[in-house]
Amino acid sequence: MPPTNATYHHGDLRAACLSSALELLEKGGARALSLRAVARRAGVSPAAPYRHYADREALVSAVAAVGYRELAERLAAAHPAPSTPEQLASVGVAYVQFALEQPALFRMMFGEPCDRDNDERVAATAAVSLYLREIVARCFPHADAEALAPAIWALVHGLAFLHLDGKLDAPTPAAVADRVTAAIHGLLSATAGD
Amino acid sequence: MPPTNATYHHGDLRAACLSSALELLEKGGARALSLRAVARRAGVSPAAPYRHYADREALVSAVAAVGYRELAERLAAAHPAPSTPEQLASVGVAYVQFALEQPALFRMMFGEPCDRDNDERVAATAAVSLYLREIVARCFPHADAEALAPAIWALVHGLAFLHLDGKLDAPTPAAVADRVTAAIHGLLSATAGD
DNA sequence: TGTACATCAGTGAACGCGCGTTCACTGATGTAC
DNA sequence: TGTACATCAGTGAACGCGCGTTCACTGATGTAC
Repeated sequence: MPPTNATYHHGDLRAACLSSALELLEKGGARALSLRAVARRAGVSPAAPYRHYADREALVSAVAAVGYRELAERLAAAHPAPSTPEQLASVGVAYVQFALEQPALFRMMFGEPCDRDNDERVAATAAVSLYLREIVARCFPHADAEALAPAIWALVHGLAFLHLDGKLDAPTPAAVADRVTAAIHGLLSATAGD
Repeated sequence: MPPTNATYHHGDLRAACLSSALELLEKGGARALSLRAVARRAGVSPAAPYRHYADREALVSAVAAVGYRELAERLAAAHPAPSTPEQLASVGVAYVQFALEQPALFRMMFGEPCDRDNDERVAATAAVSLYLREIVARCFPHADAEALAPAIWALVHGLAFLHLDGKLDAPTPAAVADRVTAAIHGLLSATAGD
């Protein structure tokens, strides 16, 4: 079913809505993400998206789920199976870079209240959480991963938000990477010897 | 100048707008914070707030600045001059509690792009940042506070956001406090011996 | 102490806007016979 | 292979809404003389 271009039927409006939404988000922030704007950008009437999304909230949740999946891919791409603090730090850098490259998406995923009833979204969150716990357990086999994983997640998550808001004064992406690496190593070096 | 109640002139509409805004924020989230709603809640015509705020953005920045000041007070109240990791952790707990008690305000302060040109807001942020650096330097005199302070801020900030989003599964405020304390101690205990 | 007047903080009506959502509809698609 | 028909994904007009902001205005306040 490739899009047949000049047809009455769109072909894959569901997916087109999603990518339009992501574009709008990065161009104009959360405020720019309206169902009407999505329809407009997909070249379709205002009512068309309602064939695929029950309401605005449903679209937002779908967008957030895409974000979680993208984030998971980025982390895996940074290092498929980190087992040293250095490798863990590189995953942390990837996390922060994702936030800086897609700020509006990241804020939408974490910066506003989310719909707990959306299964897709809940599952995507859980996947990220699980992944982090796994790699922490691999990097620090002697530590209590149950306790350490959330702490490391929080550290990286906090670095992402603070850099996003310009609170940590790192002007270039490279500087951000240095700062993130330093922060992770600084707090972890001792734990590694544990 | 106490409010003279049934007057044409309000008395202190500027402050009334601020507190109305804070109430709206906690009741209905960022979406509920409109100039018109603020005017309504202050019992005043839609145009009245424009005497005190140039536009919506100006009000939002003022609200955020109030948030920063409140946060600073909360941290100071937790411990006026922490000098041990335990005391530092209690400040961290206060930070997270502030976020959980005023979620919409916290998200507004950190969860959406902010106006860098608002002096009041910039100053308030800088104050929080400076305060954190000070107490980190006091708790870890032998460590490089320049490097450690941002890391600790990020850790606490990340804990706040993740708990806010229910990603860390701590059902009660007490459980949150325990988790936060454990996370901070877990990552810091080694640094303390440094 | 009393009065004229400038200043200032409000009013309330109006503007144009974009939004979410519903509705009866229509054109394309594909399936049953 | 051809045709009738059900299904489905769109259309486009309309609804009511709340918003930010402007405008000419008016009533209260306080100051100069």
